[in-house]
Amino acid sequence: MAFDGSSYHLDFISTIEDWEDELLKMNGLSSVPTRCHVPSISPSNETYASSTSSSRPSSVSPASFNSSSVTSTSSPVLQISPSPVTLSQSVPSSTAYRGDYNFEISFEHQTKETKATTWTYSESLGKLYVRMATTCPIRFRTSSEVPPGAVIRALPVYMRPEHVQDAVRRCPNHATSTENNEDHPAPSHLIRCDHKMAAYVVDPYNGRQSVIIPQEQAQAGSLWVTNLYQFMCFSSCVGGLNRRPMQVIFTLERDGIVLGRHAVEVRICACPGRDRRADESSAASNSNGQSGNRKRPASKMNLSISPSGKRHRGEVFTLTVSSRENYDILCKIRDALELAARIPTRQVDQYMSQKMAAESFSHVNNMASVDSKERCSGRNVSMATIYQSASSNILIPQPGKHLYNMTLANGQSM
Amino acid sequence: MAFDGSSYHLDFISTIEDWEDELLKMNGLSSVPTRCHVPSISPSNETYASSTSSSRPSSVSPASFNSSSVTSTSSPVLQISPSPVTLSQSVPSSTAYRGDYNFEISFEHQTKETKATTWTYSESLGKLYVRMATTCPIRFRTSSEVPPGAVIRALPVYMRPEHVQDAVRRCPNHATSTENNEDHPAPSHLIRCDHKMAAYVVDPYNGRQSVIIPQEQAQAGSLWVTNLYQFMCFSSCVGGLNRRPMQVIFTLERDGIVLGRHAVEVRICACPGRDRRADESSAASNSNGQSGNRKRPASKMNLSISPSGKRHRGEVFTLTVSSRENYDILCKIRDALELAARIPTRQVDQYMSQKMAAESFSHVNNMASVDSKERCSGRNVSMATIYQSASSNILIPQPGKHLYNMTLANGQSM
DNA sequence: ACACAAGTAT
DNA sequence: ATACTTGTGT
Ligand SMILES: [Zn+2]
Ligand SMILES: [Zn+2]
Repeated sequence: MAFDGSSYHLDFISTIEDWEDELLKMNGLSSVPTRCHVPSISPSNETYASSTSSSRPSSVSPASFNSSSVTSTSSPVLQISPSPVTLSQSVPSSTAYRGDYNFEISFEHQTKETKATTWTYSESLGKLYVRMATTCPIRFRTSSEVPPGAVIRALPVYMRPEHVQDAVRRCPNHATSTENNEDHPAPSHLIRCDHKMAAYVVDPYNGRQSVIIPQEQAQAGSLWVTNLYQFMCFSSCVGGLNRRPMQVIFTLERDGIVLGRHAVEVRICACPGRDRRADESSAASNSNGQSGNRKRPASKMNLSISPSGKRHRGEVFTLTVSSRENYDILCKIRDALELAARIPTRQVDQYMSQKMAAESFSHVNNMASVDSKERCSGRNVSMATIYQSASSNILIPQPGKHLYNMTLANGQSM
Repeated sequence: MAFDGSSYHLDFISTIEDWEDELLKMNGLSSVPTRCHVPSISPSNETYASSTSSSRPSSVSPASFNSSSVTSTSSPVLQISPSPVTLSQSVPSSTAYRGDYNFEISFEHQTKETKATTWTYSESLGKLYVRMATTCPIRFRTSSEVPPGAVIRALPVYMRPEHVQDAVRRCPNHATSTENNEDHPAPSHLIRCDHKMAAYVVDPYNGRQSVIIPQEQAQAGSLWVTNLYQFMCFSSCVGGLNRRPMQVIFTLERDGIVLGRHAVEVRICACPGRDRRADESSAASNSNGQSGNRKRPASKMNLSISPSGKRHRGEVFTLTVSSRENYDILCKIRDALELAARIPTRQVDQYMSQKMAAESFSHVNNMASVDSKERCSGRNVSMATIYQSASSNILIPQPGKHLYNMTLANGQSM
C-alpha cells in the first residue's frame, strides 16, 4: 500500500481490495469479507476506442469529440462495472437528495475577494465558477452515523438534453498535453481530486469518467470535511466541453447504493469573477423588470475616435551605424518611435498627464528636476539631433555640472 | 499506380520511384534512371514520439505542443531525408527569389465579394486571409524552360523569432478529430494540396511538415497554373499555431535545389474579410494620414469612466544622466517606449512585417544588411542594456568593420 | 453581417 | 483589472 502524495495510482494497488482495505482502515475498521461497497471494481487500463495497437480491446466508446482516434493512455484507472443507479443509466439523476445521512455540500464563504479569485460560488444561481486547473475546496457534510466504507463520487454531466448522454471528458489538446499530466493516472479525466485516496473510475458501458474518494468524518468540532477538486478543461474547450453547460453530481455511495446526492452547475473559465458577475446581472435583468444592464453599447454607434494626426508620407532616411550593438538598440528605438507615432493624440495626452502626475511624487530634493513642461518640450528635439548624435558619437556626456533624473515605468521589455 | 481523387496516398505507391515515375510522365517523359530530383525520399509512417505501443521507433521529435503524447497516426506520408537548402536548416529562408525560371505566385483577383468570402489576399500587406479547411486557389508561374521533374513545395513557418524553429503542425484537437481526416494521409499536416500528385513530407530532423506537388506548365494561352490549397487549423488554434503569425514558403525545387522561392503570410481564421479589414485599417492609420478608419470602438470605458489609467506596477526606476542633451533624448525615447508598449501585439506584428517587406527593396548592395528575422530579435535587447549604455556612456560604437543600415520612416517629429 | 463569448495579453 | 482578439450563434 502506498500513497503518492496526491492521487491514487493503481500501480500501487494490486487489486481493488487494497483500495477498500485502505478505505476501511481510514474508517477505523479492519478489512472485512464483504467488500462490495464499490461493486465489482476491477483495475484496468483506461482505454478508448482507438486506432492504436493496444492489445486490450476497449469496451468504451465515448460519444464526444473524436475520442475514437485519441491515443490510448497507459495511465491506470479503475474501471467500474455496472453501477446501475449511479453510472450506467444514460442519464444520471441529478436530483438533490439529502438521504438518511443528511448529505450536504457547500462552499466556503469567500473573503471578499471578488476580483481575481480562483473560484467563486453564486448562491443565487447555484453555480460554481472556477478557473481551470486550480484547486477548489468543496465541503461535504454527513451525519456521524454514516456506515464505514462509504465513498463520495464526483461525476460531470452535461446539462442540456442534447448532450446529457455524452460522457464528459477533457479535450484532446488538454488530455494529450504534457502540461499537468505528468505522472497523473487519468489525464483524460475532467475532474481530479487532490485526496490521496482518490480513485479514477471509468464506466465501461457509457464511458463516463468520475473520481471517488472515501467519505470521512469531520474533525472534532467541525461539521464539514473539505476536499480539494480540480477541473482540467475550460467549459469552452473545443473538442471537449465545447461551451456546453455542465454540472457535477456528487453522490454519497455505499455498496453501489446512493445514499445522498447533490449537483452543482460548474463553469470552468479563465475569469470566474467576471463571468459570475455577467451571469448574475443578466439573470437579474430578465427576472425582474430591471432594464438595468444592457450588455453591449449597441455596436457601431460607437463614437469613433478621432483619427490621429496624419503622418507625412514615405520619405526614408538612411542611417549608418558602425556598431552592431548600437544598431540593435537603435532599431528598437526606431520601432518604438514609429509605433508610438501611431498612438492617438488623446492617448498621448493621457500618458503625459499620468506621467506628470506621477512625477510630482518622485522629485528628489537634492537632484535638479527638470520642470515637466520644459521636459515635455524635450520631445521636440529634432530627429536630426539623434541622427547626428548617434552617428557622430556625441552621446558622450560632457562631464556634468547637473544631474537630471528621469523616471521609467517598470515592465519595459526591450 | 492509383489516384484517390484528391491527394496522394502512399498506400498506392510502393516506392518513391512510383511517385517520380508519375511525375515524369506528367512532364511527358518516361521514367529515367536518375530519380534524385526529390532526394532520398523514402516512404514511412509518420510517427511522433509517443507513448503508444507502436513498434516502429520514431525519429521525429517535433517541437510544438505536446506532440510527444499525441497518438501515432497510421497515415502514410513521405519522410524526406535532409534537404539542406529547404528543410533542414532550423530557420528556412523566406527571401523572395524569382530565380532563373521566373518563379512567381499570385492570387486571383477577387470578384468583388468582400464579405463572407472564403479567402482574400491583401496586396498592401502581402497577407492571405483564408477560412480554415476551405479550398484556396494559388497561382504559380514559371518560364516555360523549367526542366522536368521540378516540384513546388509549400512549407509553413512561424514568423516570430521565438517560434521560427518550431515545426508548424495542426493542433491535437484537429489532428485527431475524425472531421476532415477520414482517409487523409496526413491528418497532422497544416497544409494540404488538392493536387492528385500531392505528397506529404516530414523532415525527420526538424519535424517540419510540407506538401509537394509537381511543377506543371501552364496551359496554352495561360501564364499561370492554379493549385488548390487547404489550411487545416486556425491561426488561433490552442495547442497548435496558437495565434502565432505564420507564413507559407513556396519553393520551386529540383534535385533538392531551390530554383525559386516566395513567401506569403497566411492568417487562417473564421472571418477573412473582417480580419483583413481590421488589419488594413490599423495599418492605414499609421502609414498615411488616412484618417479613414478607426480600429476599435474605443471601449466606452475610456470615454466615460475614470481616466485614471492606473499603472499596475508602479515600480519606478531612476536613471541619472549627466548631460542635458542625452537627458532630453532619453526622455523622448522613454516616452516612445512606454507608448509603444501600449500597442497591441497584432499591430506590432503588422508593423514588423511591413518593415521587413519594405526593406526587401532597400537592400543596398555594398552594405551588410542584417537579415530581417535576425534584426527583429534586436527588439529583445533588454532595457537594462539601454540603461547601462546610457548611464555608462558605452553608446560609443566600436570602430566598425561592418556598416549596418537602418531605415526610418519620415515624419517623426521629435 | 452583427453581436456575443470568452481566453489572453497588457 | 482592462480591454483586445477571435470563434461562433443568430
Ligand atoms: Zn481542454
Ligand atoms: Zn486546430
